Amino acid sequence: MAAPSSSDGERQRDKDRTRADILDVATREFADKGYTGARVDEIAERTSTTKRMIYYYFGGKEQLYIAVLEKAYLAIRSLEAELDVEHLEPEDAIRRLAELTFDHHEAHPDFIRLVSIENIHRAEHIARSEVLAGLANPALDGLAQILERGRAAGRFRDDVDPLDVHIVISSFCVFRLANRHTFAAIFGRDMLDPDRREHYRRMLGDMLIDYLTS
Amino acid sequence: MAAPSSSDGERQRDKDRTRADILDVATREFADKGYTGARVDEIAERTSTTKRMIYYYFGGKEQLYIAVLEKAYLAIRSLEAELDVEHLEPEDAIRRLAELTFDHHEAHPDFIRLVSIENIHRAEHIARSEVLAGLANPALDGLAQILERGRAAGRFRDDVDPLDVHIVISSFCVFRLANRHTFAAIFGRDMLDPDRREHYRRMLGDMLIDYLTS
DNA sequence: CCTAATGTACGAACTAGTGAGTTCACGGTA
DNA sequence: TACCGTGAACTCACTAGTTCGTACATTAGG
Repeated sequence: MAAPSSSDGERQRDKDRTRADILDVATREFADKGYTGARVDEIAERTSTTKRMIYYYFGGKEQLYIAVLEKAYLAIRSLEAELDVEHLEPEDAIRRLAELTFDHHEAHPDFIRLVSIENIHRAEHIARSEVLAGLANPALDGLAQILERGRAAGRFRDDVDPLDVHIVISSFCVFRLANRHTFAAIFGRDMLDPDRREHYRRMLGDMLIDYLTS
Repeated sequence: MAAPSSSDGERQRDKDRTRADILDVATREFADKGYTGARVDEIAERTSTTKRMIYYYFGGKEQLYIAVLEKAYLAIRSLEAELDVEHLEPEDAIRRLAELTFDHHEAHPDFIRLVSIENIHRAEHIARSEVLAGLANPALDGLAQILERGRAAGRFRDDVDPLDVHIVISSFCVFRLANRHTFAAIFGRDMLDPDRREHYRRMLGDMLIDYLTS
């Protein structure tokens, strides 16, 4: 069903498999070394195929990088889309949303690195991608509803919009990963230390609730 | 007093001036393109001297980059050292500290970019720098005192340490600059829009106080 | 005139990208 | 069923252009 030409899963010539293989290796290489630091030859070598195939399927280094970005962003978006907090009290819903971001970022350091790298390049590649340029965030609608319910119940302040809350959540969760190394080098504390994980996870939720209900 | 060999300011051969010139140009180039993306020839060209001098004074690309990092970090540290909040109420002192960081980061986007870049490289260059490896943060001591005063007065919660507060402040202020481009590309909002600046500045202070006094 | 400082030209290694040819699966056809 | 044409998938070797770093010559200043 899935495979185009029946048989088993070890075909020698398999368009989808080759593309996916390249994309996987490229994701790691770009996240590891940055766009400029990544080497096409290096990607090719770690692939089960050759450099020529990268150009055959993706066109070039930049298009490959954009494909990597697209896959990474679409993955997190589909995960957010599964968020279901309508049955929760506004406070709990906010906490759940924050924890989802907290957990996801911690589980996907490569995504965070790609975002950092893309910001160094002033998001020029995202702008060049048709699929990413205007990609809406499904979690944002859910967040808007939560805030609305909280406000309606007279429990949440009314001068905060969904994007502001998103900034607070993201900034905390992203910083913990993105700036982990300089922070550890300067302050000697590993923000990803498992012993402090719960502290930070609860701290973010507390902070949001304290602010929203003040 | 300042100039080592009296005379006027336009000597042909001036060790300090040449070094400072190179360092300035290099800071912009590295912050702009990243370590791997930066080009030694490009730096040399924008300097009033030649590439040979870069190698003569700094030794190589990496050492030049480390020198850039050292200068950038020392600059912010000396600024933090000027912070004087002992005469303020704990709440106001926290706000003042947060606003200092908020303002400084906004005024020094190159520093934020260098930090992002250095994190992509897992802080390996900071680790290699003797001056940066164990650089203490003077603002942290001040922050510890503020928290202590707040706790003593029974107004601040007691399960937060100075570094935690620093993380909250930094994450918000850094995110606003570091992730400005992908955020704008995806959500269509410029976090540096002057019209929203005061909102965010106050929001950070409110958030900290609400959390600390909850 | 001696040394620190500076300019010029060059080279070895690397790097993205390509030209040209090969293999394989498959459907039509004699 | 044996053969063949076809195009997609793939391999290999190569090139044009960079990029860091340096050997060597030169100049300014004390």
